[in-house]
Amino acid sequence: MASRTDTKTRILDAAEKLFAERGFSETSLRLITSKAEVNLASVNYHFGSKKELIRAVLARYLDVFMPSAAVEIKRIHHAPENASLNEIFSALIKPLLELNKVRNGGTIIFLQLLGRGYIESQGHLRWFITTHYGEHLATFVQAVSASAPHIPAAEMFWRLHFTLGTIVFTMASADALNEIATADYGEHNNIEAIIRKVIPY
Amino acid sequence: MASRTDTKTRILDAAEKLFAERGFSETSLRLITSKAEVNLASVNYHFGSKKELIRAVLARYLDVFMPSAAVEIKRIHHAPENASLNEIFSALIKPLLELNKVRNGGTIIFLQLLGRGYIESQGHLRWFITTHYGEHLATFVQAVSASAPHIPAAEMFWRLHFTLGTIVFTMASADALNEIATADYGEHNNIEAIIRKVIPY
DNA sequence: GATTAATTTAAACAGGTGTTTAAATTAACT
DNA sequence: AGTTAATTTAAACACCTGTTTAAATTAATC
Repeated sequence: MASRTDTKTRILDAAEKLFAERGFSETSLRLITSKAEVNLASVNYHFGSKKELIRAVLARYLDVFMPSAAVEIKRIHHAPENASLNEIFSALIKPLLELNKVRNGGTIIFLQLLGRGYIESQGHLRWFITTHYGEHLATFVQAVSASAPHIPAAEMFWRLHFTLGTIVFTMASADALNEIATADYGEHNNIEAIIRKVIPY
Repeated sequence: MASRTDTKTRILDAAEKLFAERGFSETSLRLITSKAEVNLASVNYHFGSKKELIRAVLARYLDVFMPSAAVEIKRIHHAPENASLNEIFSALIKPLLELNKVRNGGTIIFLQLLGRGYIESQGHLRWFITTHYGEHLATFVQAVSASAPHIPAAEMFWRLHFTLGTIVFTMASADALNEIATADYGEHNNIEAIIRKVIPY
């Protein structure tokens, strides 16, 4: 049993790192298994297919983030009856940073993975998220629409998209960013600083 | 000679459409040539390789956009000696919209292509752009840094990245967007409205 | 019209992809 | 210890990728 979960997590650890920095379809199973030092066929043995591996990689984070985010949103939504959009998004920071306990740099990896999934619009991912975490997503959507009932749905839709897109894009392109940024100034990626820098939008 | 340029533009037209909506590496030459109704080998005959085809697709727009953008920036930069960042970005709108004359929906296609190139960080594209349009890029960078000399370079770097990232991301994911948006409200993509909506940032 | 050059075509190439198979190995259980 | 189940392994599968080749076709030139 020790070896079973061992190779399984070895695959997940190697896969999430490569998925985050190169995207899903740009990452081959052979690259994953060689980095994880496991046999190629073990991916299909433990996960069934590459798509299911992708979902398993995201599930490790979503299982932690989604319930925690829902709790935070319900909390601020109950106390001040109508929370501002800013408060809602700020409430997501804590659950996001908690992902660093799951793994070193877990927050940024999770956001990068989300960005990749957002860009490489694979239908199976959206389906997976909405069917498995739809309940928690609903509380978020509800809080947002309640926070500003005077703003037309279309306008709110675009704002949400820009906000989410900016965050997720920034994270997804973080690697290419650092490549340029290190030439400009020596500072490395201060994750929390980045997040707090984007929130004001 | 009629057939030569004909198949060449047939390939370019089919390629740019597919590249914009599925990304570069997700679009196979076989898909391009079948949509263009030309032979598979004609891509390598006319362009040499897939990478050179990608560059040729972007060059059709960059050759129009870059000089026009440089002219606009120089114009506002000369009259009011130090233009604001807002003015600089607003100056790019006209050159962007002029791309619609090149092709129907040319503006959004160009931005989508830029976004794809930004995300699929292929080194050859950055090299191609900086070596072929470095002169025009320099005037843009110069105008931006002159517009706000009090802002530290690092801060400016992040702001530029967020701005560019948001625009480019929005365009790159425009297809996935419309898929969701049409369910919410019937309106279609009003390109100029979208651009003007992002500029304020 | 004959000759040369430019283009198109079908076929094959070499390499990479996810997935499957069946045998070998390891672990678990009675 | 013996037997069954779980896992690992190497090899092959079928398919897709960009690219090349050499022959067939079309266009241009003398």
